[in-house]
Amino acid sequence: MDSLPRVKMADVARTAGVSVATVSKVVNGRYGVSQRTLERVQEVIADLGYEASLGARSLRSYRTNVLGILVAEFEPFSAELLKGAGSAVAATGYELLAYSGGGGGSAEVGWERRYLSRLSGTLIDGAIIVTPTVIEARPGVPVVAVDPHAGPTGMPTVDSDNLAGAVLATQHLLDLGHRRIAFLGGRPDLASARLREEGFRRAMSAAGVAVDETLVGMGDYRRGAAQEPARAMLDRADPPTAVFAANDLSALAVLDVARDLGLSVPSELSVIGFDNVPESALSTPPLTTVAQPLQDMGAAALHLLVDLIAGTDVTTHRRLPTSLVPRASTAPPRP
Amino acid sequence: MDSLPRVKMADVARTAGVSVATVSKVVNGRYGVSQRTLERVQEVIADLGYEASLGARSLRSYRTNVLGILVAEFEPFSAELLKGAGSAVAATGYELLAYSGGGGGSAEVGWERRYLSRLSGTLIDGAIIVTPTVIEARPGVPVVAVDPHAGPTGMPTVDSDNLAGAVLATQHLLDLGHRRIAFLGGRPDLASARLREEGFRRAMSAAGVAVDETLVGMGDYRRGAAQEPARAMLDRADPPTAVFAANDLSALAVLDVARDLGLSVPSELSVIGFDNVPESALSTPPLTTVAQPLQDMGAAALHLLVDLIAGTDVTTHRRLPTSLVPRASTAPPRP
DNA sequence: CTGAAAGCGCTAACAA
DNA sequence: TTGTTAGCGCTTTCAG
Repeated sequence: MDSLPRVKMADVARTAGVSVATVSKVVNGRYGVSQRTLERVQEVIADLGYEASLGARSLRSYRTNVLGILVAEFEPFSAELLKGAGSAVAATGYELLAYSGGGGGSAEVGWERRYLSRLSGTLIDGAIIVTPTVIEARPGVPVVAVDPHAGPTGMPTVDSDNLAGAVLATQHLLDLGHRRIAFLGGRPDLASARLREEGFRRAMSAAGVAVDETLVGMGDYRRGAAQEPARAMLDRADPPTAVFAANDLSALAVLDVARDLGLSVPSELSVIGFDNVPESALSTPPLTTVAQPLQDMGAAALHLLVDLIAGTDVTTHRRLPTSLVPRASTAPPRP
Repeated sequence: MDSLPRVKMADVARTAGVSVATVSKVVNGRYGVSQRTLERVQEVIADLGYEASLGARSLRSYRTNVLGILVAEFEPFSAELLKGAGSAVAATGYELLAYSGGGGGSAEVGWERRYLSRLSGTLIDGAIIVTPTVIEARPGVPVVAVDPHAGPTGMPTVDSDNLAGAVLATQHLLDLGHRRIAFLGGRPDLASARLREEGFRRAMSAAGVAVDETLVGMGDYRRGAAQEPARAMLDRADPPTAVFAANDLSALAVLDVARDLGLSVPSELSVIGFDNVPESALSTPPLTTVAQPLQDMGAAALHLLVDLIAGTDVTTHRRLPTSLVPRASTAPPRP
């Protein structure tokens, strides 16, 4: 594992018997190099396996051909977006750089601003920021936000129809015959969480079913944190017959708690989630959920960003549809 | 979307009335700054929202506290590894940068070397390379390979027990009563593909069942490319009763072809895959497969890399166990 | 057509 | 304790 020093442009220049300036021209396809020199230099580059350093290059040129996708953490949700962005980037000629801090417990507020300053101005020509909570007024580069927690602001945004999706989920439970339905929400400061709760209330009200406020809990979209409110709503004398959790991770937490309490899903309790991350299909029983087209959203964000950089698009907001994915965690309530 | 120029160290210095050197010292926590100056500068940094540019910093300092994970493409397999590496990085104090070119159709050979030279020497302190085909003799930074196609070389490596896994898969089919079993392999130049084929042959031979060589096909691990060989083995007078595909994507291709041919899975044809990517659980029917602990592998690679950089570990190879995941695509053959 | 020279934003000696 | 001064590897005028 001797880490030999990298081949740098000066090495190529010396070997080829030219100046670094000439090598740079060859590398960047600039005019003003004779055919002979061109070939000679290209040969040396191939021989030595030279590749320009992204860091050094970007310091000077302000155009790197690399797009960034900034996430707080590589979890199922952002991984799906990444797959979508990754397949979309192929045709564009850009390369993709995904960046994340440790995340985990220490996901400090403001990570998006920090990462952006770290990378923008150098390194990347534009960025996709996933679920930012703090929206930067004027970033250094073109930026597209995916599912921003503060809701659409001035910044170009891609999200899905949270409201309609929540109605879909609630309607599904109502259609099955449930009336005593709990809602396990996310943090009220997040736009998507608010919209999902609103969808729940609208659908209930449209069906003429009153919402029992003691059955409305609050998680924070994380599996661990959702356990406690889930337990509070299930471990009581008059438990609900169904729970609509505001995202899949919370729904999985409900499944955990139900198992713990000896409640059988779906015969004694129906559970529905939101997101349709792959993990939702792997639970026991597989989770009924509302799909956000995560990969499409990633691809849409990437295309929007590319257009933004090229200046060919002024679209400021793309909203993709949500849809019901019935699986095995919901059923009619016991008679 | 006015992209205001980034705040740079010089701006901070000017505003605070000190030199850039002093700001640098504050940012990097060096000694030799008075309490007063320290506080003043930190205040300005907070006010202006300054964050050092990764590119510029790494150009000088050769220590960035960023680890790279290089993939040809963000697909299900690498996405799982990324999740694992992402959760493992939290405790280490490093940040994670995942890099991929367009990938897609134009996944040229040698991408790993190109990406590595692009990022190493600057930007990253070490790298995890996912399924590299060409192993670099002496990279510029510490490197760990995950599931290298050439098999363990001198480079520290993380992989799973492909041989045992393939035996498991084949045994599963044999146990169900299958005797006419096809094998849809990967490219023979890839170590994992070779090992999976060998496991298949060993299990068959141990059971005293002869391998019909006309039922051994060759894909390349991609869904599209596996369709043709799959069709060739199924669309004939004496088709197999079961297929062992060397990875999940190929197995999904077999499912595609079977549906196309009107073959019902698993009643008329059993199919088993390898990898246990999330997508394998989402197919119809859900795919029986052999699990590689993908997230654990990502985490193991990350820890190995951190130890390598710290010089506290000389482990050169971590092999994780594989296990059978029975789902609905396999069943006893029709009598 | 080619090369010398001046930076890009930052860190690290070294002086003051 | 502070500032001055060289660069890191590369791109880009601008002379030759």
